Amino acid sequence: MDVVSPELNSLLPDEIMDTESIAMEEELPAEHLAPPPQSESEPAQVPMETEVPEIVTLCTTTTAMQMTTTSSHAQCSSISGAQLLLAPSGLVTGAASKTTSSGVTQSLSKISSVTVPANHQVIINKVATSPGVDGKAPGTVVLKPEGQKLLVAGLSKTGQPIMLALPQTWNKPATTQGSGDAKTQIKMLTTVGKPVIAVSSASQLLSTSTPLQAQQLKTLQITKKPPVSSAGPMITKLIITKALNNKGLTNTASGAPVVTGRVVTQGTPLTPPRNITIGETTGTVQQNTSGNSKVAISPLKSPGKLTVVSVASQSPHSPQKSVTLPLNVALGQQILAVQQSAATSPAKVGTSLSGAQAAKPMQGVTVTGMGTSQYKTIIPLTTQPNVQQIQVPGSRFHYVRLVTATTGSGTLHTGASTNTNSSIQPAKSVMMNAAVRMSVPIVQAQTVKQVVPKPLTSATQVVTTSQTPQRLIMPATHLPQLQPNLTNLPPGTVLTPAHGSGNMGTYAVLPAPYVTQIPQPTFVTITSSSTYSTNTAIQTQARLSLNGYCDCFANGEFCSNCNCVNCFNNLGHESERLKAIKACLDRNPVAFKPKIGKGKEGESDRRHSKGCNCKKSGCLKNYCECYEAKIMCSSICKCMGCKNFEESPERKTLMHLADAAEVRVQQQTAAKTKLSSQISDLLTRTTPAITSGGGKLPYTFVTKEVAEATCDCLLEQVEQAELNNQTAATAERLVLEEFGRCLRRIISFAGKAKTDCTVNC
DNA sequence: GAGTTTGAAACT
DNA sequence: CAGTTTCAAACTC
Repeated sequence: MDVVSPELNSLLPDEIMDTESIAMEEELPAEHLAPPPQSESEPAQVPMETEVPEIVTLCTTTTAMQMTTTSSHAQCSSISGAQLLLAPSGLVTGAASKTTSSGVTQSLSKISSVTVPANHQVIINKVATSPGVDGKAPGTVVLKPEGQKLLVAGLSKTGQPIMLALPQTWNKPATTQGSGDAKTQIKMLTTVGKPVIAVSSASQLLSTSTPLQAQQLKTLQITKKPPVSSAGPMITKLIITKALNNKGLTNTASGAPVVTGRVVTQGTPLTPPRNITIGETTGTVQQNTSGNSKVAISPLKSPGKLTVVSVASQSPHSPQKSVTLPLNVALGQQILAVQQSAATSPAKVGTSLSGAQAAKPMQGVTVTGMGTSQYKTIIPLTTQPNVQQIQVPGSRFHYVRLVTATTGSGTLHTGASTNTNSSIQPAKSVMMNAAVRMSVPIVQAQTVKQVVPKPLTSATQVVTTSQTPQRLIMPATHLPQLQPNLTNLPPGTVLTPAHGSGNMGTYAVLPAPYVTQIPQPTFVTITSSSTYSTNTAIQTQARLSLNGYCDCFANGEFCSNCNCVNCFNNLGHESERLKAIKACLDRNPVAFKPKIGKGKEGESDRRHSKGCNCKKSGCLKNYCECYEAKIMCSSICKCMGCKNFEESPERKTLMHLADAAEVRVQQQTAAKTKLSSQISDLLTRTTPAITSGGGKLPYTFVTKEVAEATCDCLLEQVEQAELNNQTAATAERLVLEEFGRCLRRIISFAGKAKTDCTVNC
């Protein structure tokens, strides 16, 4: 089953890595709020990390500032609960001092000049070296964050400066919840008539709005849009899964993690998406020490392929990100962000929100990335717990995972069902609600893969098979380093808490057709990755197909119908596969990037990223990757005796020959098409109109055999014309002449037959 | 289709 | 980083 309609797959870029996503440039409704971005510096631009749209809502208030605790998030590091503070410049000092962050005041005071953002858009550039107006975005202000303090300044239409600060210490435990607060809403109030700023890291709009807030609500969208990105439709792909153990869906009263987010409806009239922030707390674990999984998902050039890879990696010292990403509103996607806690720490989540929304069983985890904007957010829908959304920044693809519960213990989340057959129904409903475009029906997942990150003695990974023809593809992008906890959790993995009690939710990725590689009905028990590390035999086997020689692996795909022997590039060996991916990336960080990319200025548009190294082929055979890609060798090529350059006579000769061959093929095709049409036209004449001597012929003479013989004669003329290097017009004339001769012979034989028939009959 | 050639990637 | 090995695709017959 293809999970993506052909028209969507047609949108897949040829360049594997050149993914695009949509920046939320239009003003969003005031009620849509998103967590603020982090201010840590980003690594080098990775195509998959193209965009992280971030939305901040500004509104006009009076002079008061309020802080409202929306959820508890004790596990978060200093940034998981990072909040964005917006304040008019005139109130910066006083307002910031009212917050709990002294850094805000200090940071804000360092902004000396502010350019008026006429469109009220402020771009937070994490790597900007100097404040200034972005030439490509007039009216925007790019300010350099200091450390993790994110400062954005701008002027409102009324001339009132707007200051944004992202202090590092905003995630102080909330006083309203016992477990601490990582999502504190701060409402900045200004004087009447001045811009009102309301910022919430929890993507929530304060319900305690003052009357003045309602008067002048303005939305400020902070968008980080890389120059390479271009707008494009967000594509939603489906991941259908079935979770064996749905402890993550169990009730929250027993200590299971709960979803603490709430739905914030966006104001898009047609397909209003929801933005749900879900948090799970652990209370004590710092994320930057436990290793957050990062999932790189990238669409590949192959249509119909789904890329879902969970990998983890961050540098230990990298600041954590926790951002709820707005997706394309046009598709009505539901947006959720789940903040991941330490895998081993069950926790409860406290919230000040309404209980119906606050205490939701958690089904997914957020695998947030540190040190890079590349991460995946697996989103459990609060209304449909068996639907998860995976957000991939920088990707136009929006993954929706359908998880069916099979053996859920305890009380399932509302809408979920222990019945396997029925559990998928809510997912369908949600998909319809989410306006996910699909061209294929959703079938129930038959595969469940569960990975329990427990000690080896007690934990197993159970893999069953599925015939759902989804195709899982590994990342074609830079993958971060694997982390110890979630590193070895492959796509299609159902995560459960380390100790089985408070689980962090489960998520699963339904295998692609590759699961057919796993014998059915087979339950493959896989121990944790550490087991593989000691199993040299398996490792040796894994090398056979994960050594990078396999094109499937090199292209970031699972092996399918290739000739791999002892293939480990499948869902049955995801641990090894992920290790191999990591190894490849360690050797070559751009191993999964397309080799053909854009060249420098002044060079051709396309060039080989590394350059070829040909020695004998002269770069004029398909051995040469440049020639194979139909591009000329560039200055970075290290080839010897290269003839693949612009003025090369050999290359020109080859090009001419290739063109001639192509023309010849086209002519042959056209001739065959024309003949087929003519013959078909003749054959459709049921009654022979051919006459001999004025009388009707006794029966049809243009039989199938006659037609085939005629075609052979005509094709012979075409071949002769080609051999004689005659022009197409000449060939056509010869064909027509031959056709005339054939017709005369047919008529002649028909007349004879009539005469014979008259005599004999 | 078998054997050879070739160059990329892995390996040392 | 350079030389060698391994591998699979391209190519030839």
